[in-house]
Amino acid sequence: MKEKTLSRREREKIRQRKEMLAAALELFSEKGFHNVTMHEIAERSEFATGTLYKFFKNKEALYKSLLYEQTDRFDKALTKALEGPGDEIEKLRAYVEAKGRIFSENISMIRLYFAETQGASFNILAGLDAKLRRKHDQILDRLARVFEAGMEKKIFREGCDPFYLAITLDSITKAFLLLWLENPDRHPYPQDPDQILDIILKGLVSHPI
Amino acid sequence: MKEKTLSRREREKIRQRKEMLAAALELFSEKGFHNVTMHEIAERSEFATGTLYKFFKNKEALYKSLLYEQTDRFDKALTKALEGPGDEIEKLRAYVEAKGRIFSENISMIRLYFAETQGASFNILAGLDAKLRRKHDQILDRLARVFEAGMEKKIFREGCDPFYLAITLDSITKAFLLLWLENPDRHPYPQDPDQILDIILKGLVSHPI
DNA sequence: CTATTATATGAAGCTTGCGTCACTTTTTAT
DNA sequence: ATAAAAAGTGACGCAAGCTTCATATAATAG
Repeated sequence: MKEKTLSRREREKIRQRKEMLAAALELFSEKGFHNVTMHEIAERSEFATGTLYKFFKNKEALYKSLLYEQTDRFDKALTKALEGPGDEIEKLRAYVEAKGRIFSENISMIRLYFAETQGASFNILAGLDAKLRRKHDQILDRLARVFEAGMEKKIFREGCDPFYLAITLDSITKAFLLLWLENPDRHPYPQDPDQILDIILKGLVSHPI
Repeated sequence: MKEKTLSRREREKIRQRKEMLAAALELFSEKGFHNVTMHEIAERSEFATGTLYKFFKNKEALYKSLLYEQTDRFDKALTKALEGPGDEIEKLRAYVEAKGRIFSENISMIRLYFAETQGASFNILAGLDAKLRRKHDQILDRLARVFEAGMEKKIFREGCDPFYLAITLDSITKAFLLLWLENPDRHPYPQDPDQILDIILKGLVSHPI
């Protein structure tokens, strides 16, 4: 798959690029696109501003690269969780668990990812939004199909739109992650996925009408 | 409550201020804080830039005023819904319904409100976030108390943290509103609040274990 | 070791946009 | 009607920050 015949120089460049993106990730996730200067990214990554421009056409391109590469990793991990073994409930558990695990390991990415995949970002860069959104929509579709399959197998009751259930689970997990981000001690992301899943799996009303 | 003895001039000033804020709201909600210039706001509101500065100390102050005044309205309306008559399920219905109605009437506010009350905004302005968040937290607390009361009355089953249920309902309604914002025809915000509420009220599993 | 090429640098140029202020217009008071 | 005060204007000063490029440094080849 990957070329193994990389020169010393080429490997070095990849490493440098990574360091630049790492510094940028930290800064962007702390302060957002507009409140970070190229000079800051240069300083934190210990390069000169000019060097940044050898790797990225401009600030926008740097931000795009960062976002594409990071979201790709997350989207792949979430998709994989939904395609794992087990029945539909197991798949949902895997999804909730994977989401918690991935983001816990990449805290600084949480805000950036959610800002761009949800509506709150104001099209910082034209077109970016749409592209990332499309990928996120694929995950929502996959999630919806899990709910659908569960209904066909009579694991889940009918009557809810599978897509809306997907939106729901997506937004709940997001809410829990943001809560955890704000106050990790008081509101940890649940170790047990069922703490989240039960909210939609078990009904809240004691005596269904 | 309100002074009725306002001079022609004073009333005129209030009207002008409103027009400035209205223009700013449109622009900010379209493009976000950083992508809107004072010149644009001046143009759209048909004043000179200098005049804006007679009303607001600077761009930041303008944005703050806008946000405070708008969120105040929404927070009051949501609180009122939760304090209305009826049992706990009725209160939740009122909340879901009010949220849909208010935002439908103020589309351009949706993004701005959610961007600031949820974590996705990157502290555009220091301190603003915290102040708005605190007010939003009060709504979450109120919502949590409704769930709690419902449990005490045995309307709801025990076993879920009321606060987390509040977070859940808040995030689901938000998700539906954003969905509707993106594609009003395909995904209208439900007329019937139960379409949203049933997701957490009725369990999804057909045969509870 | 020297020449050549590739890479890194950061000071400076240039653009953008915030906020000011000298001036004009309107309103109010006499 | 006239003067004084208040309000409105928009061109411009100035600062911030993106990007460039002449120069310095390092790597590679001969």
